[in-house]
Amino acid sequence: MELTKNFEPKAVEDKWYKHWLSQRYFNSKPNSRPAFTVVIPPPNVTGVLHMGHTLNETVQDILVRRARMSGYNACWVPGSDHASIATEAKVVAMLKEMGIDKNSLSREEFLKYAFEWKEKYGSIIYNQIARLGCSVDWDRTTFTMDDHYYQAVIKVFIDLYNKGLIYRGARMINWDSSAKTALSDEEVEYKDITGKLYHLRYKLDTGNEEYISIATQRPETIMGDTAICVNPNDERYAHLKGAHAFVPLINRRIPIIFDDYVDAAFGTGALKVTPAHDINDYNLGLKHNLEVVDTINEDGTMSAAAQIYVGEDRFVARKKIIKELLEKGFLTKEEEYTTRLGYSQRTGSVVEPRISTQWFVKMKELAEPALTAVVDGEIKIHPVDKFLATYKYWLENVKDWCISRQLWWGQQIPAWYDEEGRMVVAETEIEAKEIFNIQYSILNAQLKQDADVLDTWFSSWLWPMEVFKGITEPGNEEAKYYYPGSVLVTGQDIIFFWVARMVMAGMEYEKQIPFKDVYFTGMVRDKLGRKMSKQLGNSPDLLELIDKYGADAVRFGIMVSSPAGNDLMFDENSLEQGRNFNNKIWNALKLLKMWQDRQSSDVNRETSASTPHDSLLTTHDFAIDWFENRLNKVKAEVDSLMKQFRLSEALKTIYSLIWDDFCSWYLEWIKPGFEQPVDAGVYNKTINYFEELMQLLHPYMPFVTEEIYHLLKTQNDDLCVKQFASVKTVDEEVLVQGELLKQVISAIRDSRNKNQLKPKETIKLYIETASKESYSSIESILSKQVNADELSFTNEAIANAIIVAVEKDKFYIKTDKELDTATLKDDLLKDLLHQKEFLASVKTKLSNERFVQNAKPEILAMEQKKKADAEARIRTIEESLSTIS
RNA sequence: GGGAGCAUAGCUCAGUUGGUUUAGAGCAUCUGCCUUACAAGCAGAGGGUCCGCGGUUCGAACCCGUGUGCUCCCACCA
Repeated sequence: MELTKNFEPKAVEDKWYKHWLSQRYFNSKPNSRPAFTVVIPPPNVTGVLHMGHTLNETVQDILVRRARMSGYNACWVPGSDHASIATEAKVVAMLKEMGIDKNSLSREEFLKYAFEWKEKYGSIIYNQIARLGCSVDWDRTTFTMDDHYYQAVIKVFIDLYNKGLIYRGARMINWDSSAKTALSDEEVEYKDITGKLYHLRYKLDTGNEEYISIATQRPETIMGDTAICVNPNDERYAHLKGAHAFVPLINRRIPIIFDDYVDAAFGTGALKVTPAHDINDYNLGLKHNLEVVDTINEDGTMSAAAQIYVGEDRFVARKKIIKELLEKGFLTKEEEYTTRLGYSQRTGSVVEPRISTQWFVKMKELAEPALTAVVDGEIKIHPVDKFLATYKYWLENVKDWCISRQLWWGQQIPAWYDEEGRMVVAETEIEAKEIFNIQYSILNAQLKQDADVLDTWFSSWLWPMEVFKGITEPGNEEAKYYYPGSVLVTGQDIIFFWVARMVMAGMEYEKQIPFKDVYFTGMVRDKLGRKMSKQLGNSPDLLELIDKYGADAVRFGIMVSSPAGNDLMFDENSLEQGRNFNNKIWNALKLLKMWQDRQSSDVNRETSASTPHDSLLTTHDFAIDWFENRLNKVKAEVDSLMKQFRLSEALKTIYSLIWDDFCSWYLEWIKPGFEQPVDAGVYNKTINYFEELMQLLHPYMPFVTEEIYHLLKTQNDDLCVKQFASVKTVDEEVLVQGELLKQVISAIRDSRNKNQLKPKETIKLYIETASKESYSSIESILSKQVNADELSFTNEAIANAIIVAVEKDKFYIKTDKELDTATLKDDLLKDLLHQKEFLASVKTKLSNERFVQNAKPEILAMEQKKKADAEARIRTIEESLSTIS
């Protein structure tokens, strides 16, 4: 069989993904095996997957595949999120480009466009998930606006309303004037900006030319001023009790009020109070019973109530007002000022505090069980130290959740109003009428449904339940079997939006936690540490990366440098490393195939009898024994790392096992001479090891491993579902001997290098050791690996040889080449100095009485051994030095 | 303003209850190799005041205090 020079991922990926799907390996149905349930954090249908998703999906696939190979009935549910505001904003923008104004469309017409959008981007996302190799159960694909899901959301709304946990009220909310909707507190992102603080003087109503100065960042809101507030203890203003002032430009007469809230030291010590446009002012207004004048429309333009600049955008109006205030002598001072401004997470526009009637969820009651579940450790957070405090703090200080959005894309609020504004909550219009009849004795009332939809997160919080129809068909078989989920993998940025709320919903509706473990991945940044963003153009395209490096390499690259919860500096370099790893494995396969071919041709020629079978096996006994133990040791290590969710470390461990232990050491140790056949027993063992290595790596790199598994020999199963064998016990002594062997080989090779011996030049090796027998099983490997054509033991120093000391043994290298004795001597002297310093430090420790008294016995014994070893080593070096002239 | 996390080789990070640590890995660097699986490779090597200071301890990268520098979260100071 002819194998390509390098591993070629493309065809392989396609072939195996199709095969896995056709075998329905990823499909799950409840059965007698334990369930391993993972629900994907549904990506928004606003666009394509970015590197953050890639990391997330990869982590989930690793966990799910490993569970599937470890006796679990693994079920990974894929899906997507309708992402109300973000998607609606994109659809509106798309329509605008097509020359269509959203307002010219009916709700139904608009939703048709939105669903088209969802189909398009949803399928792009699903395709990306598939290309990455994710083993999701496609039959279970769920969208947060699917019919049953829609029903679930409505059902929960009505239920919480009936329980008194949802209410409607006029509050100061965060207003996104570009999307024209309310936002929850969590959807507001604050950024530091440098703005200006304007000092304005308001004329006092005293009949004289007296003024009071205030400081503001928002001069365009003065038309909404309904008071000026000063601190009651501020002597500067004490005389103004009961006084009034006039708002500049519009001359509204407003009172001077007194409240502790005002900081006398800030600005001028006087605050203009604009209850309609500032949350603090709003609270002051409530307290002092002030009028509320709303001067800004829902689209961010000045309203009729502003009297001037009506219809102009608030930021345009600001500039004009400043100019006018200056011209008319009201603006007395401008200063630079840094402040924090809120921006809409979804549209990026400046958030406007605004009073409006919205729907809210009371959070205190729901938060309590969610807090307990995590604090008591029923749900385990990884890494715990980093996020437990954050989670706790938020839940302990949780505020009511504004859930209504003035949009069309989402679940429409099931509240119905009659012409007089009377309201009932019901699933359908018919039910609403019935309730109206009961409550108000009105038959067949004319009802209108609330125009608003619900916050996206009000649907996502039901995700772990409703993907199994746990809300719409409570207690169904699947929900009982798959809920609670095993592990949730998500970004730390949505701990409040999503994670905490899923726990709340789970505790409320299933009386059970939604998942046992939460694994937080860090944020993916570029290699300069910047966030990935469209503006910077530093976010690579996933499919391009897969085309360039292969899906396995992408998965490797993103996992290899990705510790849990820490940000990951994404660098294509590591994908290259992944691609190289693919090749390394591929080439090991080629080597084995070569051996196989040679073997079969030998068998054909019936010359295998001439192979000194027994002696070969003895020669390779040690290599086989060693690798078998090494393999089992690493399998146990990987097990333990996976249990602790240390996925990156587990990958590195497997990588090193394959590259270093298997390829660099083991394969070289058993490699037959030039054009020699390999022993059949050794060959078969090696194939088995290779298989096990592929199995171990499979969750991380599914395609290359499945391909190689099938190329190694004819298989009647697939690696994808091959169950892990239990880990065998490890003979540590063999491993120790293996380490010694490696150490000796490296030391001699180093010495060869330093003495500029060419790889092809052979040496004669003499070993001076107290335990010859420990070399009997490894001497043939040793001589081959250091290219010695002769190996023998000696009891005395060999003259004119290079001397290498490892532990207590000495190795003499004889060569025809002229030796650079000066360098040899130098190296030995350096080593001697080092050993002496070390010995001194150990001696100091051992002569410390308190150390000897307090240290644990095994520590003490170790120090004694260190001392003995160092002393022996020093003797060896000194003897060696004496042989060099 | 409040809170959390981080600081270890040029870079990205490991380092598990303080003692097999004379602090490891990968990448990068340097040296030598076109050795017939692999130059996307092989064989080696160099590289660190474990952020500064103080303390606890027989013993500190690890525990405590403090300073500095980053990062993130929360919060209504015009």
